[in-house]
Amino acid sequence: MNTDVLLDVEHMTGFLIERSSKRMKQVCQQILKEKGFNITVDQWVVLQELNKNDGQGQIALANSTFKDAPTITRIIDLLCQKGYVERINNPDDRRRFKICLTQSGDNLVSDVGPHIIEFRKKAYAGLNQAQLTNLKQSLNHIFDNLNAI
Amino acid sequence: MNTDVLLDVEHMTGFLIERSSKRMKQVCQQILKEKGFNITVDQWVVLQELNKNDGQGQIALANSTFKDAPTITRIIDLLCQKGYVERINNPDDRRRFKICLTQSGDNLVSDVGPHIIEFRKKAYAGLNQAQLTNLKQSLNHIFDNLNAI
DNA sequence: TACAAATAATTAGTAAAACAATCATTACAT
DNA sequence: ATGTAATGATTGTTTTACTAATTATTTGTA
Repeated sequence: MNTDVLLDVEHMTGFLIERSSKRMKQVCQQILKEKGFNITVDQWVVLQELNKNDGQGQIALANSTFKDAPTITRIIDLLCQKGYVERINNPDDRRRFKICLTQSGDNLVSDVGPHIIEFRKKAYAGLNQAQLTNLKQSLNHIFDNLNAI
Repeated sequence: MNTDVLLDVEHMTGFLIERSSKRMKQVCQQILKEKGFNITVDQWVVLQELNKNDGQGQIALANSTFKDAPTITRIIDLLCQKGYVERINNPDDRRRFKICLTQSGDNLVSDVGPHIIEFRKKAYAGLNQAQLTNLKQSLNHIFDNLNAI
């Protein structure tokens, strides 16, 4: 691994990861807005996770969405205001809430879902299964490296 | 491309891109803090770009760092406060500033640089040149797809 | 039982990102 | 030459990220 690589390819790689990540969020947000959905991409990620696994506590939700606790608190606040989610008291542990989709939230997930599927199709168009697998593996490899630092 | 793929691999891919991007920034920020540098990762990105090409206007700087104009305005404000950068009036076009590294900023880039190289080595350890090239290509492919939406 | 440690969630402060709107200056078009 | 459009930068607002500190509750231990 020579210096050229460090200054060229690898330098770009970090930039390219962040750039694609940002652009995905930008375009996805644009689609949500165009289709008339009054949520952010990060709020969508939380709703989608609740749709897969309803009634999680906030820390579990934070872990599964890779956000931290204060961020989840605020996203839940906003989703509660919008009526898509509610905090249910947990009698077994009064420190903890169960975060649950409301009927309205459940309907929203059903309405938004197809647009997200469509978005993903366009985003990954032209990449074959092997390329997607390699991409995933490399990203996971980098992630694991980082966690070991 | 079947539905399973859309719900599994491709779904994860977007998440994995964002997760690696966030983790890179987190770890890099931690290193900057540990080493006693009083700047954020985003401020570092701007300093590094100025080091490569000093005296750019803010819009050029925004494009080369993939940030928008208001964000650059605020980052430059902070870097000016810290004395690492200055806004030089451009007599040819009084709308425009030349953003220049100060001596202090130049020294900072020299001091931080080696730590960033070291960080990148660790982040990409175990990936060979072909894997890095594939990663780059896939990320660029996705980015291009997104720009066509 | 009582006290300390751990856990779940919240709050506060700063930084960054997105978007829209605004202001000053410059370029262009009649 | 004047008016309009385009450009560079700033400001305002909302959301998210990170850190640190705080509160309430539960767990573990002496």
